[in-house]
Amino acid sequence: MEYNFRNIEKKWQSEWKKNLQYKVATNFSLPKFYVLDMFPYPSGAGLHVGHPLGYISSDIYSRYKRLKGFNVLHPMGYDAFGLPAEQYAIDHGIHPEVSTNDNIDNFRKQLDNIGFCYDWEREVRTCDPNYYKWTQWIFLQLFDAWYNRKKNKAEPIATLINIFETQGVNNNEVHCSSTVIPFSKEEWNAFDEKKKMEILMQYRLAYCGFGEVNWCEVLGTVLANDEIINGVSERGGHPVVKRKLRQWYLRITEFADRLLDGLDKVDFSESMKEMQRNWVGKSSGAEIKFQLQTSNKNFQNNKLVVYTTRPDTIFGVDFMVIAPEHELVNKIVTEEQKQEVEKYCNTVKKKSERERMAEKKISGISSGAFAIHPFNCKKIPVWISEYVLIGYGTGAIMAVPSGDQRDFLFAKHFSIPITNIFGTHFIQEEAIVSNAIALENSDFLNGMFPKQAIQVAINKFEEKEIGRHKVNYKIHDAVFSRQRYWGEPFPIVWKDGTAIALNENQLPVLLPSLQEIKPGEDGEGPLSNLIAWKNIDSGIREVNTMPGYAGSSWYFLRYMDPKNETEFCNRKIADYWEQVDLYIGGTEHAVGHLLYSRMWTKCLFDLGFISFDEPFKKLINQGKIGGDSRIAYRIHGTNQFVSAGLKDNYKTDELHVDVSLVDGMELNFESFKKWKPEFANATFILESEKYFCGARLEKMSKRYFNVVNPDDVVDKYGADTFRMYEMFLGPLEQDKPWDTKGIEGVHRFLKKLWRLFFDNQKGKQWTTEKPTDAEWKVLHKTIKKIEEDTERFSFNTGVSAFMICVNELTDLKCNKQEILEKLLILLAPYAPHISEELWFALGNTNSILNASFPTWEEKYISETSKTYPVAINGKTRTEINIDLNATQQQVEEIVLNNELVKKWIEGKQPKKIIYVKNKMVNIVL
RNA sequence: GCCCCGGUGGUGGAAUUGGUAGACACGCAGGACUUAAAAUCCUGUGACCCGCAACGGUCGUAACGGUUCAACUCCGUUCCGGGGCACCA
Repeated sequence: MEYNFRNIEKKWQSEWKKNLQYKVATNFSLPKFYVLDMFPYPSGAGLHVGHPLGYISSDIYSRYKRLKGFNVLHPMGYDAFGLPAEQYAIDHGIHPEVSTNDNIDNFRKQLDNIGFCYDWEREVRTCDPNYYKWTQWIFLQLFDAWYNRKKNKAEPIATLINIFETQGVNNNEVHCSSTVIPFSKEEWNAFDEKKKMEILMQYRLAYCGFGEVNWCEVLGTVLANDEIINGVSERGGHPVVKRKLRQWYLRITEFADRLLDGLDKVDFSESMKEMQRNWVGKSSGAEIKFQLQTSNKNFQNNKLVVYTTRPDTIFGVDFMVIAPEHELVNKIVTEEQKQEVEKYCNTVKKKSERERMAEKKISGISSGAFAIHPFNCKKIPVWISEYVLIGYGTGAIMAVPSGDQRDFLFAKHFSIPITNIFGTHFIQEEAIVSNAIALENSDFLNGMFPKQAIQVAINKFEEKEIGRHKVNYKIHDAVFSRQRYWGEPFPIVWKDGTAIALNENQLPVLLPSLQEIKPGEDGEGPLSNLIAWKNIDSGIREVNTMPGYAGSSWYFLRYMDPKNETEFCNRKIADYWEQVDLYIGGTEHAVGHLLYSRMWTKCLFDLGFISFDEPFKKLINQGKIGGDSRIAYRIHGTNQFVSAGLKDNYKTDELHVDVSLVDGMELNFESFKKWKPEFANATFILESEKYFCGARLEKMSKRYFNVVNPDDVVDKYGADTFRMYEMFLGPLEQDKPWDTKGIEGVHRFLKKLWRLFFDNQKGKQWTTEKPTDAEWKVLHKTIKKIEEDTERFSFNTGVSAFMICVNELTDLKCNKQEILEKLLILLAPYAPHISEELWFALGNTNSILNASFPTWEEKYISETSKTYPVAINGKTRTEINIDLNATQQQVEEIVLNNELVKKWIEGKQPKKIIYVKNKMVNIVL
């Protein structure tokens, strides 16, 4: 009987499906474990071998936890709204819903092929009205909430209204929103409804406002900061410009500190935490007000407010720099400088985001105005330069050339005299950024180190009322609307310019079907073309849709209770499944998805809907699998190809060859000729009658013809081999190339395992004989190793432990049922199909999925003696078997009497003999 | 520029707490079985040196230096690769 993986895998996949083996019940009496994969965006390209890496590891872990007695939630779904489907619709005239569903079907087939244990009854699709009804519902909760800084939590807006009605607003610091002008309770009560709503809008966690947004003309929509890479759109690489537009926002800035603090409670990789910390970008310093002096007629005695993290360097200020977009530019620029300043500001504004970021040349222009130093009354020139960004801090800085490298270079470039506040440490060659150098030439700060001086300086500012301590963040409120069709509609209707939230019973607001998807007028989305849908009795519907991250910010909650029609998720059920214990996915979601879902979780927690405020307890980022491309060399200007070894003799062009046409490095040139018409008449210069390709590791991508489809691998070797091979490739979190060569080894291993049970000629091999000590030892050693490796996600060493086990059992000619049966349970998470087949062959009648993971016992593993490496002066010279209970003295005796040792110590007296039990012996001469 | 991760045979990688570097697998070489092939099995395989042989020696984990009886592992400096952040004041 041979190992016929095709039949076996098909058979068990349908059996498991038929018997609902993967159905998960919310069983409160069992300990729970929640394993989650980042759900995929169902792209038209389908899965390549890189995608399942994370899914396989989470699948193994889920199955392992189940064998360990946990009730394991391991669901899958689709992040199905998004730009590519809409773009595809525009290009090909196929409705996003149609292409999305096709793509999902295709994904599902590919996933099923690999034998995952997902409970598909819990599948969610973000584009399903039964799902996005609750996305809209959560949006309403955010709309109907504000951030209470005093209590440091989100609260229903009713509590804010209550504050307004009873106290009014006198201190914006406590109750958020810097733009609201203080009012008394009497004033509030006298405001009309529209005015009240306007004020409340400035507090809502989901709010509508005007602001500079990242507008992408080609995509016809705004983008969040995390959707822009190097100044162009993440999807498509299109240019992005700043534009002032009405948009919805999420007030994520209020959560900045909690998003930072929460990182200490979760188990994410250091680099992942670092990325999030960078994104939040918290810094501490001071805001300082400077008196201005200018001949400009528009000047209204405005003050210049700067933000600095080094207020201690106040006596080193030699000039000020404000951003070209700064509102003071026009008010302070002098007549003499006006023309030049305008010219400069215009050139800067014309540049795209990308060009400005790439700009490394120092540029700037003097405004002609001066600021007055608050302590020594020195006149400080005010400059305008693009190196100061309008979006950060106050858009203005105090420049300290002796203490900041950029300021230093700027001063040098424009020959601005530099004040030295670091004495002999500063030698006019570079700025002093160290915080271990005491200040000089700094009045009341002289002799102090920065840490102390910062505090003293801030106190002085506060005393003189010219500045204060200030914490700054890079993070901005997240744009939450898109001028697009394929997304969740907002449950908002506009009436007389006021946004009115729909009632819960009006949800879901269905996405209307649309014949042709095209942008509306004035940068509005396609929905604005649907006049009948837009205009309703109560007003005008919001025509924007929600961004891609809306649905993915809370999907992990919906899996817990996916069919609930009255709640987004039942509280009791959410209390049972709680946080995701293990989340596996790619690094590309480090700042976007993870920050948003962390924020949503905190909101839902604050508002009392769930009992935890961090969604993911542990996060693992699987590495990327790179493509191993094959290159052919065409002699320049001809249709003749030269084998890799000879290419240096010619002038050649490199062409990517489809990896399926190449065996190892050897090109099948007959198939190659048929591949594309232009190669039909190609000729070849061969080496030893073969054509060898070159190789290159790069991203797995269609355009390099290096994409390997898991379906093909599964077809050739089976899902079990595929699963184990992906794991065997290397550590989960590491990037690695896909190389099909090694897969044979894993496949051989499964065949070898099979032969422990069945002989090709003789058939059934196993016996019910009692195992020997040696056989028990092999088994228990393996149980221990597999348990340890699986627990620490070291699946590659786990696979090799199985190989060692099967090799040893083969050497021992062990076919004992007692041993083999236990081994199958260990293997079941890694290779479920073959394990189930052999499990039933042994006579079991209940699925191996419901077995219990065996426990290893010390007595089978423990040794009475060990073969110690014996080193002389640290170099291992021999091995001696010594009883484990031997004392230091006994060991010394044994070792010193050994012939080889005697030879090496040449009669010298050892200084010291180091003996570490169970490790080694070292003789120091 | 700053931060994080990494660098081990021809290849993927192992070494979990400082204790026999190179597990396991691929590849390669030789052999067995076979008329032959496939499949399977066995042996060898870091480099170098000595040798009839060895269960002989030297070197060896990017480079250099340090700590230690002992370093892939800890510390310092440098180089290289990958990722993130970035005129962020």
